Amino acid sequence: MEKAMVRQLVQDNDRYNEKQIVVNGWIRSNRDQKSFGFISLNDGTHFDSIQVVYEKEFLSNFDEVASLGAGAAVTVRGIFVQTPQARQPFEIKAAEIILEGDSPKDYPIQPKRHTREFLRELAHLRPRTNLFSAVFRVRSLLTFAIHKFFQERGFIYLHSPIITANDAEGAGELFRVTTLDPKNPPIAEDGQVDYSADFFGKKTNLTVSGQLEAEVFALAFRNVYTFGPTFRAENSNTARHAAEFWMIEPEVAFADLQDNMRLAEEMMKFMISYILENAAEEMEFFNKFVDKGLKERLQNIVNAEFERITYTRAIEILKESKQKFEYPVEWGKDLQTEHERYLTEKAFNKPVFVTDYPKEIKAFYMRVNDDKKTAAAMDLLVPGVGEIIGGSQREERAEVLEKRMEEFNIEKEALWWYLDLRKYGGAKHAGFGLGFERAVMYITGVNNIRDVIPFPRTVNTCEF
RNA sequence: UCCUCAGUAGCUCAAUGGUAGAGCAAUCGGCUGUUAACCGAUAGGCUGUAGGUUCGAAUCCUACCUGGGGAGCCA
Repeated sequence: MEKAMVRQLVQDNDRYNEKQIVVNGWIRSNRDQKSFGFISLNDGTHFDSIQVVYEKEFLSNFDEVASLGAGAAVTVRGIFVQTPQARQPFEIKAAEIILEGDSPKDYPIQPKRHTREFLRELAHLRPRTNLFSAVFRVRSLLTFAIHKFFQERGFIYLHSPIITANDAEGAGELFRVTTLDPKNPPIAEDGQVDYSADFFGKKTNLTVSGQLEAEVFALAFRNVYTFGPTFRAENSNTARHAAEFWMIEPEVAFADLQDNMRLAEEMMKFMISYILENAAEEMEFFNKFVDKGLKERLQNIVNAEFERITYTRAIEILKESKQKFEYPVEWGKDLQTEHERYLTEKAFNKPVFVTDYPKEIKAFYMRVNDDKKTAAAMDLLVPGVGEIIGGSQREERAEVLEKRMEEFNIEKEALWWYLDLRKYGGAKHAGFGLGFERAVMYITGVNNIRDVIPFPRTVNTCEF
């Protein structure tokens, strides 16, 4: 007798036809009648559940089985049969059903629609629902797709540090990492906490970006990427911010902003294609219940050219739009969410790269353009999610970089190694950061970041 | 952090100043192919918390708590 997973039964159902098999799983629903009943059994290996038919005639514990509710774990032995005339493609005619673990009647997941807010409070049970089963399978596949994309192109995967002393990046509020006693920290002569007595002998925090370290590796391996957790202690309360999230940060030596955008576009298209191909059931589900038109939209994106406009052109488009914006449109000011949404959703209705922002509103490491007014930055905006990628060509000229650091009040001493990259064999290079969760949101149509992270961490929330 | 909306049965929602209700889930019963099964019955409530207004508050007012949406910050 063969133990089978539903995934195998789906992929290879001819081989199993009329064979006796054993499956394990959890009951999604149980519909019993006088002398027979049906169980929808999900074993976690496949999005769809499998139907188990049981009859009083063949089951000694029929009454027990008939009384089982949603959530119970069972082992089923029986014959696998194809049922092409029925609504389900195949089913198992049970010869034996063994209860592995009962699920009492207060099991909160019912065979009905639940709100995402309710399920968020049940992060330990929500993976057993259709929606989250689909989301987290896609999340896993997308992780693989990203590695596949970069590995096939010879990129080196670099584990940038999670604990860092680097607080000069200006990418947000930091989570302090310390072993000092918060009630009784050592005090230095100046009356401040003496971090030289801390574990690392200096102030340390969780990383907000692996970019600076990625630059180090890019100037040794040429093509590299990081893919790991990132932490921001911002008091952000939105559907697209979390305190702990994952980021992909490719960095390429001898590349300019154009190369950077080409890579970003290629990567996005690869990710989307991979999921459309390898998560057909899940994408069908999202298309039907989460975001009608999702599949068509994604398919169009794979085939379309991403729009590329400069910041200056974006300002012109916004001004010409005659649209009423809450925030004024003016060259020199950063684009607001409403502006970005207009550009990607109304003006072009597809992903849009916006490049060459005024250098004052962008980070110190972004390369200053020849006009001396703008920096070689690029943001990728996508409909529904907004900014999904932020990147730039890096400033490789030591003297320009140092001047920029002075303007931004950044301690040069702490980043001596970063400056060394320009001193020894400096080369032009470029890279970007992709918010992994935002990519999952974009591809699944799920519009809250808390629903694409297994156990989301946000302000005031760290249950589970 | 700011703006805004909402907290009523396990879940999703009604009840707009005058006796708190439905569907689903649960429990019991019926049903020989169901598939968000169906049909009948039963049970289920200090209306987020604390004050206040009123003869009377789920409903009006104040504060707090929790959650949603939007904004800022960003990925």
